[in-house]
Amino acid sequence: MLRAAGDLFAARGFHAASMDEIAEAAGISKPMLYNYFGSKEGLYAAYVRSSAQALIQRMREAASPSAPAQERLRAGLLAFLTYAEQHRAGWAVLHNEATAQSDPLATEVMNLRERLTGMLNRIFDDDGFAHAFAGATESLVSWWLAHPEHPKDLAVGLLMNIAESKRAADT
Amino acid sequence: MLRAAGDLFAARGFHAASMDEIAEAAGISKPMLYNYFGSKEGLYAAYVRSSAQALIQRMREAASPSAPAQERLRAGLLAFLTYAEQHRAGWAVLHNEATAQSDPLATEVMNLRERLTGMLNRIFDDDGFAHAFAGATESLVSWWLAHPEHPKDLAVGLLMNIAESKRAADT
DNA sequence: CAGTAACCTTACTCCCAAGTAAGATCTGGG
DNA sequence: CCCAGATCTTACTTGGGAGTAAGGTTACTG
Repeated sequence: MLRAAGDLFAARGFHAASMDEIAEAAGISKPMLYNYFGSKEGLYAAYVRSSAQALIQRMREAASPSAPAQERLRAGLLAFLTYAEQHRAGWAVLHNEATAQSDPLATEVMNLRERLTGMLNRIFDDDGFAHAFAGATESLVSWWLAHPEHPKDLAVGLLMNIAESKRAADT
Repeated sequence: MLRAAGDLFAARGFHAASMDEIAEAAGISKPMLYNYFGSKEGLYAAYVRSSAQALIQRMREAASPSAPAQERLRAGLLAFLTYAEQHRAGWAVLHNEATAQSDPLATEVMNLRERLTGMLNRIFDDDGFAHAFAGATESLVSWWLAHPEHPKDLAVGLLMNIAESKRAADT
């Protein structure tokens, strides 16, 4: 049900995806969607929230707290790419609507973004760099999904190099 | 006229900005917009095209072809930040709608993106890195616009460091 | 001063999609 | 077997905004 919604949000964007379509794709009737989610925005929020939740959890699980910072970052990035690979719709929605600040939709995605940059901030202790790094990661993931011939490790390695540049610059 | 449209596209997004609003903001009547641009998409395309045009031109002018690659990159980045600073609406539209691939709108923005990553590709000779770097730049610009207390040079320097990491990794 | 053409506006039509009212169907308890 | 309540559907209403038809206004020419 959320999956049907997600697929259409990803394919068409929030506005262009109609509730009729979503209902049909979910094998259900429209009033049911309203019954469960209250409104189109409610549905969207529920979907974004669950996707974000899943993404964060994957990253958390991947990085064992005892490992050195560098390894935790690598594991987190790997989990990130893997999630994007396996849930393209979820990733597309999170990424696409991530920047557009159409007020009611924005807050949900903002939350995710803050949690992610928060994690990066704890590593890098530099808010600007954290945002730049997050942007680099997101763009690279989009590019990598469109160019599957490049191995995942290469992409992760590239990002690790960028992270390394920060440490080099700090000394 | 394009400026009124741009302000509203930036503030509300493509869908939520109505032609009535734009016409009123431009001090003109709606049929005039249709007379000049044919459709809402036409107007949008015209605006995006002119913004992209302006941005690219600034970057071109900034980087003298004779300077060493590193200086040209720095000058280009500086021009980029300056443009974003002075034309927030234009930048917001380019950045926000940059990822959302709502078919008819996408192509215009795609063009810009390709030209930019093309420039980066010529410098770095690595498509993946070029995309990552572009993403880092865009995100950093958004962050920097929201945190004006950080000087422009610092942001540019941060990106130059990232660029440097690429050269270091290549050796 | 008329006629004409470029230019612009008011005042619509029409469609699409969000949201809903009213009733059908299915389930379990007496 | 019948009733109550949850669950779901068909079939609307409604609003907003893209696009347009028809007519007004200005400016220029004989």
